[in-house]
Amino acid sequence: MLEDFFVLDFSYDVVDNIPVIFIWSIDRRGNRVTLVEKNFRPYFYAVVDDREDVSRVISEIKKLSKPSSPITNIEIETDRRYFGNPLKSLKIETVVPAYVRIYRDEVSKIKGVKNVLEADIRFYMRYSIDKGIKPFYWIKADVEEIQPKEIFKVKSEKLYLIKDILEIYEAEEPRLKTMAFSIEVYNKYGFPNTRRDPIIVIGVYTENGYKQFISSDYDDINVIREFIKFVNDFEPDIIFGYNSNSFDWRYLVERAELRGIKVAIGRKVNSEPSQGVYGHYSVTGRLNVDLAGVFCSSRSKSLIDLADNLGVMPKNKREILEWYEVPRYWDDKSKREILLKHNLSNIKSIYDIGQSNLHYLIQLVKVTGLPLDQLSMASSGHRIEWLLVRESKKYNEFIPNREERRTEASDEGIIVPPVSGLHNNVYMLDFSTIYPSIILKYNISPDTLVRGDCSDCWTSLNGNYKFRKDIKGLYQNVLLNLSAEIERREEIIKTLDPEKRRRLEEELRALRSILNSFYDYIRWTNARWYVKECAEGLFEWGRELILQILKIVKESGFQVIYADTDLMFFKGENDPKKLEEDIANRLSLNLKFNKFYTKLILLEGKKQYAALTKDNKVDMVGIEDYRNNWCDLAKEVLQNVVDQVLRSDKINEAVRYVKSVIYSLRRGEFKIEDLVTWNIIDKDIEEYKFDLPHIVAARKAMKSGHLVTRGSKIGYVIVKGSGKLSNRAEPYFMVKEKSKVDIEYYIDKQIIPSALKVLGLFGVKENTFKFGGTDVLNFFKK
DNA sequence: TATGACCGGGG
DNA sequence: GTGTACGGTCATA
Repeated sequence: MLEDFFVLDFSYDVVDNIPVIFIWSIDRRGNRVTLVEKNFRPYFYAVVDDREDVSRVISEIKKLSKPSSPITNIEIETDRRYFGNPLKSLKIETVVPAYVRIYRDEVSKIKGVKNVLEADIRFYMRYSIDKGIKPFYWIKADVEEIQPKEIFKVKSEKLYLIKDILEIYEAEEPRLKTMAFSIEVYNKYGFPNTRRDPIIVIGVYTENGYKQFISSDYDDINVIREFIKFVNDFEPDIIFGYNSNSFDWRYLVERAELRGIKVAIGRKVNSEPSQGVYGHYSVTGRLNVDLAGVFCSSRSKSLIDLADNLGVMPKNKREILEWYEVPRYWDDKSKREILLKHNLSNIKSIYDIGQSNLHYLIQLVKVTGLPLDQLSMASSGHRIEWLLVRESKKYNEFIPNREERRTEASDEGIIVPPVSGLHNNVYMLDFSTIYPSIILKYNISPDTLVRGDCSDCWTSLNGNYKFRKDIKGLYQNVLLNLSAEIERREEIIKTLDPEKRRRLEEELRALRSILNSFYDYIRWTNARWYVKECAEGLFEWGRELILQILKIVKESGFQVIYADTDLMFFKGENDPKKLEEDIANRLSLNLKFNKFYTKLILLEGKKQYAALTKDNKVDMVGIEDYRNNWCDLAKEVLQNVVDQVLRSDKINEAVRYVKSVIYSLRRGEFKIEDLVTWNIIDKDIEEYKFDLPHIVAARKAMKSGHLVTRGSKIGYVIVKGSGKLSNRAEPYFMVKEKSKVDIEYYIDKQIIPSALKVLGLFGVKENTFKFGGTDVLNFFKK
């Protein structure tokens, strides 16, 4: 019978030595159903040297065949290309996906085999690519209902065997059931350890509001059971979390295991969340989305900051508990209400962030073809790579292997070095939008690159880089498709009332983010399609264009205070609209000044700045990275110094603030928890050869009978005394008197350096804080 | 100067 | 699961 299905996700199992692909779907009536494909087989390619006797290579490959997964077919292929060049290859098919790796290694050792390709594409992705099925698309298929066998047992009502796929099309998606969750853990001895610390609350948030499962004091077995039951009853398609891939799921599964229960929440009977690619957890048949991966892929952000930035939940409207207050608010039953409010703030903001970005995520999935759970953890480079994988299929291009390439140190980038210091009324120009047009104009692509002579090529100024004119490159095709999708939506959006625009705006945001991060892919050295000349050519042309823009900006009376390959800052009193027009007229470039900052602190390094937006929000870039191994107080000092300089403009006030922090420390007015440094014990403790501070602290904790295991995260403070610093590290919870803490260490090594990161730009010196010097005042007299 | 170990955010 | 992120900084040789 013919039916339509909306595709959510794929997975596979090996049943009776045969691979079976599951397509987790929703039918036209909104039922969750599962499609089963039994006729697809794994394969890979061996590239054969032209001078070799192919039949000999084939017979040698045949000899490798093993009964547990025989080599079922070998075909000679001559029309497939590798970086644009035709290659002779053998397509080698087997039965069990895991044997692809085994055969790949053996085949690559055969004489005459130059290379082995496409052996590292996950089986169900291979299926989805070959059949052209993308998640969040609809398929029309000829299917036959089958009864669930033991191994096929799924919780959905119906199971269909695929006989034929007739059509794959885009249409309105069914209503997706979404849910957010977050767990709270009793963390009396620092970062929670699954062997010791119970889960005390699990909060879930859905369209029906919230529910909290609360432990009976210190036993979490029923909390976990109630959560499992809730998920199975609610049957979410999407589960949102925040850092759930690195914390919540692992903690839940491990706690459950300790108590002998399974977190069986997948759509397949008895399936637990399990770790998959890109460090994500997969829940069979459901899309597990870690929003931290979506919004903070390179720079980490707290949920509080993210929700505030996205306008989902302002900081002052939420309940905030510091991590060390959690056990106190649990032990004291009269305070538990506040702990629950804290959890509610978390799950509500996770849910709202997810909901308000659902179409953004759906669009990213539709473009890249990555299932949502994987997409949420994949970097922008990986997203583009999967788009290319699908696109290359259309052109008979091989998917290149992943290769480890060392990033070469380069002086690439800086065009105008940063004029460090404080600036007023600054425009920012994001150059990421100029690169797609350069790639298109010069047809830059791995398959159009010409290394020798070329009579009909786009050639860079210095003649180093040449790209063919006669064919359309892979990249050009991809970018043209993306641009067309963008333009189509831009046309429609004009005709809609504001409230109906939201969905299209989200889709546009997704499409533009892919388009504008394409240049980042080209220079990503570990990319499958990385070609040095493409990266260098692009940035040579880019640099040329940026220099032209720079010239116009300067001629228009603006001062450029920083420019590199990604962005430019400039300031001045003249009319920016006029400048936009000038650039448009003279360079045929439609550039928008993305941001206007009323205040900008520019540091000396590459892409390091803090700025105040028109609506009085602080943007910090490249500065927070400094927080590795810094205590909370040092981070807070940096944040406050930036805030004061930006908002009040008065360096002296920021200096006074830092001094007040130092005085408070010396007077003993501080919390030990604010001075804690955190480190993970990644090895068995005996394996450490050196006395690193966190290892010494861990040994002390163990000696006092505290649980420390591989993977534990140790929080320590430095106490007074003599000798090596590491020997003065103590687990923070073992330091009972504040007077024991070596305050001068924190002042010298954490607070002052943190403050000087920014204040140093204004002539403030270490001595200013140490001896109350007057060099700041002198600086301003100049 | 190169190499390897470690970090984030979650509590 | 045809697997094990990323991009950066710091310590040590």
